[in-house]
Amino acid sequence: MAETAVQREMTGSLEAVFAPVHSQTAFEETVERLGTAIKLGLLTPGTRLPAERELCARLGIARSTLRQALVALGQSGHLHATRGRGGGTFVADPQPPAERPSAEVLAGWRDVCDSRMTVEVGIAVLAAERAQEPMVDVLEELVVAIDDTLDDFPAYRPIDVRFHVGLAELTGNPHLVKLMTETQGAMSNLIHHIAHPPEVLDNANYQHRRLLAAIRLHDEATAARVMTEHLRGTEYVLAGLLPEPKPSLPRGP
Amino acid sequence: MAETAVQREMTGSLEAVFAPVHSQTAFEETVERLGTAIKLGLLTPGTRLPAERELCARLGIARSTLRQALVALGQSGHLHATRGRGGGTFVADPQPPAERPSAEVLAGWRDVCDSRMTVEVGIAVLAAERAQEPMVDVLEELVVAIDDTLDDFPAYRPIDVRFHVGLAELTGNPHLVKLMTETQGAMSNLIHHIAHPPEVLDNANYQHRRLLAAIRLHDEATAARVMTEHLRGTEYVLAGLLPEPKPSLPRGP
DNA sequence: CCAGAAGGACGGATCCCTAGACCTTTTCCT
DNA sequence: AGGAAAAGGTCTAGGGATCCGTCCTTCTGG
Repeated sequence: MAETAVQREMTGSLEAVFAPVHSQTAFEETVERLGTAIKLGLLTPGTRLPAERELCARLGIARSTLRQALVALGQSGHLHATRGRGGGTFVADPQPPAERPSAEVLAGWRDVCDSRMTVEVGIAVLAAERAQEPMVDVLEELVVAIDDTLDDFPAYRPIDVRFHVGLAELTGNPHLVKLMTETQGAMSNLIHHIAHPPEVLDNANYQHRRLLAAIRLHDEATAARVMTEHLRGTEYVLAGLLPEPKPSLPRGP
Repeated sequence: MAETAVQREMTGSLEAVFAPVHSQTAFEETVERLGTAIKLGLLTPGTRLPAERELCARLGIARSTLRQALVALGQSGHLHATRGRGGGTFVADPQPPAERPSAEVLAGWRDVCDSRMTVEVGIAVLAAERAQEPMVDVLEELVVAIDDTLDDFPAYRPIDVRFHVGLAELTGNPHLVKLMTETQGAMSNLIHHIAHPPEVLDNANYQHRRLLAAIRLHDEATAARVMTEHLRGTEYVLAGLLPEPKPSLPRGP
């Protein structure tokens, strides 16, 4: 009797166990890591990357593999290299326009939003639990900086990303920082292609302030609520602009 | 001035961008996927795996690669194969004893707990938001089943895992199910090596019930709070039994 | 003006993975 | 009883990614 429930429950998650395994090559992962950092603005346009011989050592890959990745990012216009002493590989300035979201990304935008909701809410709670004043102050400065960019989304977005990644840094956990970075990367294609009127950004930044206030008070419940509200804003906009991809799966109210 | 804050904030997360890239081979990922599913009890002892020729197709890898993984899991005692018609590859019964956590795992146990806290709290909130009655009923049955295993941790743990994975399934998001499974897998080595007196398990299951009650009411705040409390129990036990690994990083109260 | 520091290019060795054919064992069905 | 079928076990040839080392080319700072 109880056994049947256990058995029934099992069947669902087993499909995931036997799902296709997509082993990412070193080349692919490098392109993705550097590409994401650039697109998110973590690597500012004009920045010089470490020299190839040093970078491949840091990444733990062969120089030829690294070069493949750099060439790929060069051809897509995100990097450019200059030869000779004093040269190097630089983040292109200006950056190429964001590519249109692929069909797959578009089809899975709800799942991406769900993942973001999970990660960001979880991190907000943890950050509220253990945030320390000085580090919150740094985020406060970011919020102030954002105030000057409300009518210029390309300027707004990188600081917004840094705010959210900084939130993860409040937890003191490198793994969570990485998770947040990946999450932001997954969102970026979508976010770049929706409208961002100043009033919306202003409200979003207001929520940033409320979030920091809750975190300062170690008020985890409020932090979670504000973050939920904050992200829901994006979801509503996306829901209005994008088609509903999965009418099959039932969802709550 | 604002620019300085932006710049300062950047330096931290940039180290992660240039961190070593560890491309997992298909063989490694297969061993990990199947091994985790077995260790978590998602694949019950005695279960027969799909035939090699079918399984490698499902996993999208060559048969020889799959065999490498199966042989490895066979040598570690998690699988055993019988030849001939009606034969196959079976999950060993009984399973070999859980391996002792490696030094690295032990050193990073706090980070693992943090990740779990983030993922589980985030998922609990999302589940509370959109859970549907019938699916919650299934989890309720699991809780009832757990009541019979409070004095037998090897029996308790697999159902507990299924409860937590089932929570992720409430969100209707396959990606979150995968994330939860990986999270449980990361915890399993640690969890198997701490004491689990019946009173503790009884209390844990009481928290399961309270969690489901909150989810039924779509009470996200309570769900988050109960889940935090639930996981903190494990952390306290671990903190008492394991050495403090990172005195360098400051942490909140 | 030259030494040094950077990107750019090449070739061989190695490892992982794929694809397919074939062998061996066992059992079910006729 | 015997053969077909279904399963794991073995082998080989080949391709592709990666690594390592070496050398070339282009600049610039001293």
